[in-house]
Amino acid sequence: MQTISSSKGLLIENNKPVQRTPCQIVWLKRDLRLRDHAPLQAAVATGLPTLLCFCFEPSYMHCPESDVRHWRFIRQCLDDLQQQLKPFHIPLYVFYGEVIEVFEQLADFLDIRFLYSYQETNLQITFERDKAVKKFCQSKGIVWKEFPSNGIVRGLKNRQGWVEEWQRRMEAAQHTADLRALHPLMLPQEWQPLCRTQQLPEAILKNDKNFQPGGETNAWRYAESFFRERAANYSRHMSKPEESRRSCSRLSPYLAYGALSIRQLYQIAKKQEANGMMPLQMRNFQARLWWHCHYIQKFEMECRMESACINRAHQKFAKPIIPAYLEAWQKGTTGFPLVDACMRAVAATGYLNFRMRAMLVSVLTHTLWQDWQPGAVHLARLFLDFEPGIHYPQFQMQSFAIGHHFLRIYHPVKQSYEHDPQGNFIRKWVPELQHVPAPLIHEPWKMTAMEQQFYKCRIGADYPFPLVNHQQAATKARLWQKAMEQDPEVKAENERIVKKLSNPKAEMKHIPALATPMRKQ
DNA sequence: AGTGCAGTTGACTTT
DNA sequence: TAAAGTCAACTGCAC
Repeated sequence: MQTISSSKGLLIENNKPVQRTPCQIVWLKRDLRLRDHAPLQAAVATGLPTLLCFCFEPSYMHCPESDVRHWRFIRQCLDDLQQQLKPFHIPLYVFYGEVIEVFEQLADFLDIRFLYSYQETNLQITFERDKAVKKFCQSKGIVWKEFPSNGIVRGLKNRQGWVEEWQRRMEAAQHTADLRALHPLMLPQEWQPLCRTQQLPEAILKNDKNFQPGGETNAWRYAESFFRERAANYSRHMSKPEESRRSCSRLSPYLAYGALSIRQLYQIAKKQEANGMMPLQMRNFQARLWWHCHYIQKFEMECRMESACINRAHQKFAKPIIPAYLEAWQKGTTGFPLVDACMRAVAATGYLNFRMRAMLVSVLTHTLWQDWQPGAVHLARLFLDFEPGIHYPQFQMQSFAIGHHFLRIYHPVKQSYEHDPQGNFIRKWVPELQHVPAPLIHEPWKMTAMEQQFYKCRIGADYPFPLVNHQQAATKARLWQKAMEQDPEVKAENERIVKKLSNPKAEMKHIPALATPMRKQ
């Protein structure tokens, strides 16, 4: 019988709205920030009451690539946004439910005029969900405005002009929303049970110190220390499994969930380069930002690579699965110390530098001769910064499923000598080898019986022999590559891929960030 | 002191 | 952000 008036004038009687206020929704997806945010800026510009929301979607949370570490990170990002919004008295509503169901319930109560969000280059499941949202919006007469994300262009048929467009977007002014001017829409207390966030799995609500903490505020802490100090050794350390953990930016999880935009980082790096602050490192970093978008753009244009080889003719070259090999790779018991250390490190912390990720893929697909698909899903779960648009193109390129790059077979022992010479990284993650000194630690199977006893590690008992002979496996993989390259269907597919997904060389020359090639040291 | 030679290093090419 | 092969230049050493 009582009429409730929310703080922004929404009238409720018996839990039903008497007056449906025209309003709009800003739907946060993988853009969990307040700065350089186009949908927020647009919402402020129209001036309508705005509902700011995020949905934890059970279907998406149960996809094979997903892990609790991702959802914990997202929850931390949302906590941070809520803290930041408090002084502005703007609520951020977090729902636990399928987006369509949540929107349908909201539409029962609210006169939703606009829906704002970023375009999302993500898995098939979110693509299908977006199609359903589009249909829903059409049925309700809601105008859904989607803004392009970072350097990604939707609907491209080929790469003509993409490089220029990327450059234009990076140089453009950031989207700033004056939050004091945002007119927030408050849901009455009685509607709070709609959110159902108390039903979220416990593990998502708990923090875990082994992983980088989510949130825009934390993102800027990492960015600040990187640009001020840590970047000094960027190029020198990026290939090292141990040193890279400090000298790389560690911004990838924040980029994956949109706590930062690529443009924000690009503009800082460019400014520092111009000011002579670590100019080479800043140049290198800008190039990385370009590659980041380059791969996501590939995935945007050929998203079937999530579940199939990008080179269609590769289906007939499928490799037989040996479950014991796959399992040893996943558990970090292949017998190659650096490989096992890398897998255990990424399982425990969600992070591994680029080169070591590539080595893991190479060992699975070339040395152990396993199909890339199960491995891709496994690492997707382990990477805190899992970004489908980078993960799948990289995984396929590395495992040669693309077919027009040269074969990148990493020698797991050579990498070990070169990038963990003292074996400190190995000792940290493979405690079975903690008493084994360098250089024996790189090839422990070469230890004599006396050495094994002395260093408290019996090969074959405490730590396994290598599953396979890498050298023989690599030779076989090279022959396989040769045979594949000569296959006419593979050739035809490669031509199609290059034509569609490669950037014209002439265009790339105009990108200053790419002018200085990557330097190892 | 100069020569021959095995081994190493680094730049470059090939796959 | 590969590794192997090739070749020339260099190095250390024995004589």
